[in-house]
Amino acid sequence: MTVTPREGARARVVTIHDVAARAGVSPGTVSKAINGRGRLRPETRERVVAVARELGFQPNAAARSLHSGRTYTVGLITTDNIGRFSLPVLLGAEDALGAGQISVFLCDTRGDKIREQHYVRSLLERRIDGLIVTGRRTDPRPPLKLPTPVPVVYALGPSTDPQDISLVPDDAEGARLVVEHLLATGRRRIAHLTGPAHHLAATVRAEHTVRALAEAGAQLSGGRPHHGSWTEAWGRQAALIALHADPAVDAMFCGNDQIARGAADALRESGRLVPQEVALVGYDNWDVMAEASRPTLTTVDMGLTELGRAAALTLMEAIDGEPSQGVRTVPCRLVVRDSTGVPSAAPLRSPAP
Amino acid sequence: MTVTPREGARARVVTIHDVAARAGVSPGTVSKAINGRGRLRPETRERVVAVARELGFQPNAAARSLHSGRTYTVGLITTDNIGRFSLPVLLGAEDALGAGQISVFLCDTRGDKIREQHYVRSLLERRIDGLIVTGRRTDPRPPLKLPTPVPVVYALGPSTDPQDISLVPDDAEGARLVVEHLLATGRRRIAHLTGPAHHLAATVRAEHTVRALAEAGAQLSGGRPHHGSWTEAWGRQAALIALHADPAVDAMFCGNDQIARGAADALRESGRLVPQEVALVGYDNWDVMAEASRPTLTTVDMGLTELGRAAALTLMEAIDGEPSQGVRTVPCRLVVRDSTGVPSAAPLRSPAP
DNA sequence: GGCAGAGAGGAAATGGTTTTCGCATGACGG
DNA sequence: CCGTCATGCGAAAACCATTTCCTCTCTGCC
Repeated sequence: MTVTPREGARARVVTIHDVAARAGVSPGTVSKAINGRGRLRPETRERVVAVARELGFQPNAAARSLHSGRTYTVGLITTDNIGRFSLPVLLGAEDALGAGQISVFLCDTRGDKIREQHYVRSLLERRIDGLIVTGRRTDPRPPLKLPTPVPVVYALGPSTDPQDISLVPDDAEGARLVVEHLLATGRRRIAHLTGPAHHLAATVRAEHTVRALAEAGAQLSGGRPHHGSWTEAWGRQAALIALHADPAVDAMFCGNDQIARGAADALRESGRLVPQEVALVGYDNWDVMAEASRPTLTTVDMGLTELGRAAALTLMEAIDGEPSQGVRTVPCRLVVRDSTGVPSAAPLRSPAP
Repeated sequence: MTVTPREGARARVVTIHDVAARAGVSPGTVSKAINGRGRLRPETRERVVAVARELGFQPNAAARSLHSGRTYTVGLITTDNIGRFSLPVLLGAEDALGAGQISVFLCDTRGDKIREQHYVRSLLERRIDGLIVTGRRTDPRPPLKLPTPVPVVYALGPSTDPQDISLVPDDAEGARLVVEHLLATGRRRIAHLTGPAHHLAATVRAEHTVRALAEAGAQLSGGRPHHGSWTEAWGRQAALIALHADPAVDAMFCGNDQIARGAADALRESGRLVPQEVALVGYDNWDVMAEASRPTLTTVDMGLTELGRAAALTLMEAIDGEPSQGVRTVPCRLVVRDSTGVPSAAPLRSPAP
């Protein structure tokens, strides 16, 4: 038991030498045969490939990268916990990288700077080709401290260093889409219920809501946005506040789907019909909220999966020596459901009579 | 522009030879100095370490693992999408492995067998030390096809092969905990509203609910479990069905938190007080549901993060040559909130008078 | 028949680290 | 003063795949 500690260790894996011996050629020839390089007789090539397959030969990535200098590996660091926002980003990135034969090292720093440094060191020792940094908020973050330069792309939460590459959702456009949609469906007294003012996402969306309304000659119902927390409880409370401040309010644009769902409940319980009397819009397109709400929620999809995918592609470009710079936004889209009273199959503009 | 394609490539990283040259010793000595091995004069050791630090030397993991045969790397494959259930497992695993200096390759097969094989091949080329397989359901799955044997641990969804190691949540115990809690708080007419009968999680929980009730001389309100979908909509509907089938029903045990939340809404809208008239229990302890429900939900926490952590530890043991076998359960716990009428700070048993 | 050229495949170096073995130096005892 | 031993460190092999020469053989042509 203690004598053979590696008893359970797998049998020695087959190397290129094993294949070479079995095929009666040299290791170099095997390499050429498998990678389709060099000048080989077709029959030799086929024979070697057949032997390799028979033996289940799989080239050792470590040996390979030792030679090529590339590992076809990237690190994906989430600075906060992996959560509802970083997960789609992560999946999009993983998807795009996987298609490019690149594997992803997952690192969750849980908001801990020490842990972050630890992961960075570990990733650099592994000679990753690049790094994607994401988080759960859209607020800018200080750039990663890297002892060795390596291509980095920031996704969701941009770097404060303008020299870095960052990809962020287009919250300005999101707010604008919502306001335009509400105005187009005849709403005029629009309230904005949202999260804490110290969250960039809340302030950006609020600002652009106000701006878009101003451009249409309108202004916010209640005069100013209602800041609170990102919860249903606040949504319920804020809806009542908004109703009280302006009993004629005919739309509520909420900073996220939870607030919107809370508002939906509060409105229903106050006897206001959604969408007939009050239209309701959320943000995030979080299906469990948007689909479960009564009525289902019109909301903004930030395109986070697409953002992750774009981050991966940008990173691969940077790895291939075409670095970008600055903050790029990724388009979002409005998902229309029942809470704004437009039949889900119909186009945004009112149907021809 | 086209002439220097690798212009953006990072400067050559410092190797052990660079350190050796700068410190005036051989590479072997540097290795010993850094890894605290071999016989070296303390001053030599310190000098080498100082130079290494000065030059920012980071050992090349590929070269290292080429020699040691270990990569300190494991693969984490999710057979379905990464989702609400596999994510905590993944985080727990990542946490435990990270503490053991092991990095995690993330692979999301999105339920695609082709993709799965592709990932397996890629991971084996990278000579991972082990593999964790997870999914979003607790139903057994066929074992991974591995051309080369490598330690594998199945988490959440067990392998159909009893030779494999699988870790699963203890749904039997979960159901039992709920029934005991409901009985202990004076409920007798307990209905069970749950997901589709072709989901193992639904049937196991239902079976053990029935069994636990039988052991206490009780039986299910309505006579049998109400199977439907895992949604709030079904929860609302099922609650009405259960009320209709047995107007004196005094508790509803739901197969997940969404159903429970739906039931909470339906009960409130039917004028039944929760928990005074009807107690309500969910399953999963999904915070956004359990905390947002009115009242907040008593529910079962499957301990998925702990399950992930345990899977990682089990895998590390297997890698170190102490393989396990069979299906192991991970304990769950009851989280008592307002929907069962026990003050949240109080212990399970009724407080002493 | 001899030579040039092309084609096929082998030998060896490369990459970075670890580890074993052995050499050299210095100290100490006989 | 010489032999022995311990100590400190270097040289080289090993890990595995790739790639660059380089050699050998065969064919074709003069």
